[in-house]
Amino acid sequence: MAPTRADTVYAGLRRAIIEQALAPGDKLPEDQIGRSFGVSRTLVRGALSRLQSEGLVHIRANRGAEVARPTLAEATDIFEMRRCLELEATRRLAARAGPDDIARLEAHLAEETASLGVNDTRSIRLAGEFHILLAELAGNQVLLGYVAELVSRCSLILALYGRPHSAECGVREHRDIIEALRRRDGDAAARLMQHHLDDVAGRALLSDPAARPRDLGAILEPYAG
Amino acid sequence: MAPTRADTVYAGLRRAIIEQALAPGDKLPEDQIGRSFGVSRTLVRGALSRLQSEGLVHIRANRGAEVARPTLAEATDIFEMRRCLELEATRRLAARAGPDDIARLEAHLAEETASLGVNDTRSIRLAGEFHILLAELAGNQVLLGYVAELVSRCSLILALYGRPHSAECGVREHRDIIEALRRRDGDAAARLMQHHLDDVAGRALLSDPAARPRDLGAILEPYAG
DNA sequence: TATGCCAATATTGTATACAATATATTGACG
DNA sequence: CGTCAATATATTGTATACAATATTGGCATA
Repeated sequence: MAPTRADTVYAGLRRAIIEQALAPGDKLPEDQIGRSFGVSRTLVRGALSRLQSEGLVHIRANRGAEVARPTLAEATDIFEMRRCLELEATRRLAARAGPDDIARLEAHLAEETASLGVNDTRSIRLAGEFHILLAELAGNQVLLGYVAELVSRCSLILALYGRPHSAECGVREHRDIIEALRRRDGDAAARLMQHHLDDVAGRALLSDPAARPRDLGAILEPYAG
Repeated sequence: MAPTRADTVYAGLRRAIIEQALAPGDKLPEDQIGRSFGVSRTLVRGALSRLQSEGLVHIRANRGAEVARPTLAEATDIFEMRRCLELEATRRLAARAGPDDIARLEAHLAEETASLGVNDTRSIRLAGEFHILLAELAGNQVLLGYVAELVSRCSLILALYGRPHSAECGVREHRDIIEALRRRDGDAAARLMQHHLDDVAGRALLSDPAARPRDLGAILEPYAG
């Protein structure tokens, strides 16, 4: 089941958005993206359409696609649902976590720690992926899909309204959550997760969305592989 | 913002699946569907791709699309999440429901009641839409989207594993839920909703998935408008 | 009759062409 | 100097063409 070229475009754009190489509001012209990835507009359209259904891209008829710019109301809804679903995941996992689950979480935490001052982009990505891993271990595929989607959309919101990233803050809290899960203490884990998510949401404070011109080709170059 | 023709195809296929005119496993060849709707394969592909991302259609590379056939494990996950999210919606609505909300629910209930022996397809659709309306009134767009998706996917599951529909059963329970919401009694409403959903899930019992040949053109004809 | 291989057919994967719509530019006029 | 209209350009909307892959049917062989 080799990933098709359409998947490559989809995944590349998705990463570029999540890692904030592409900022909310950036235009995404089909032919330009097609040139970057070496595919035709047909495939680009498909990728953009998928991204729209995940809420990462906004498409207006006859006016093209751009990286989604969630309103404050949408941002609120997204954070609310993220909290709801991640608490569900945390409780489920607390009720079923085995030693191998804990081991996977700790391995991930080690990666997070290792990347801390070294590679900022990687830090940001790993911090998000911790939450996705947790949802995966909770054992419900649908829950996993929704959490993954909401975590992605939160990157957008932080890019729009958040302070510049200080990725470090999360790691300690992640460790505490793992500890509670190891003790199978669902209430404690849920409480810690709730505080952690409130922290993240709290960083959603207005900063000026400085609009500088952007060279799409250069931005996408590292994602086109 | 006139709905484009791609949307027409998407919506038509979606309805055909949800109303069980198209059964799980039915093949969905692009050119045939294109002929039914009077559009090219390009637009059909887009629609199928969107339906896949909602879990209603399954696409395999070079082998085409078919109506999704959720496994029993997937069905379990879907029902679990549906319960989780609908309970959330019910509690939220109980905390905020105003007279106009109640009025809209009751208007819907009246439609459900009116269609009871008259039009089976319509009955099934309205029963599902009650849950979607409730989620809409809960006031979170993301929650609404997820509930709508899960309700759709449950139609698939009932088509696969469920007994033949007896739509009537739901209406009484819907009325009780509205009553609890009117009293702003969140606990009672959530409890009633939980029982109601357990009923629905309980109908997911094995029946033989009789595979008869199906005339795709005839099935789609009423949806192609 | 059963089985495996090869051609024939059908279906999807992708690019490109042309039409329709939106955006930008230019120039005239107040 | 600013505003509006007309045109030119760019971008999306859709269909079609051709290539690549899967499926089907027939034929030879055991």
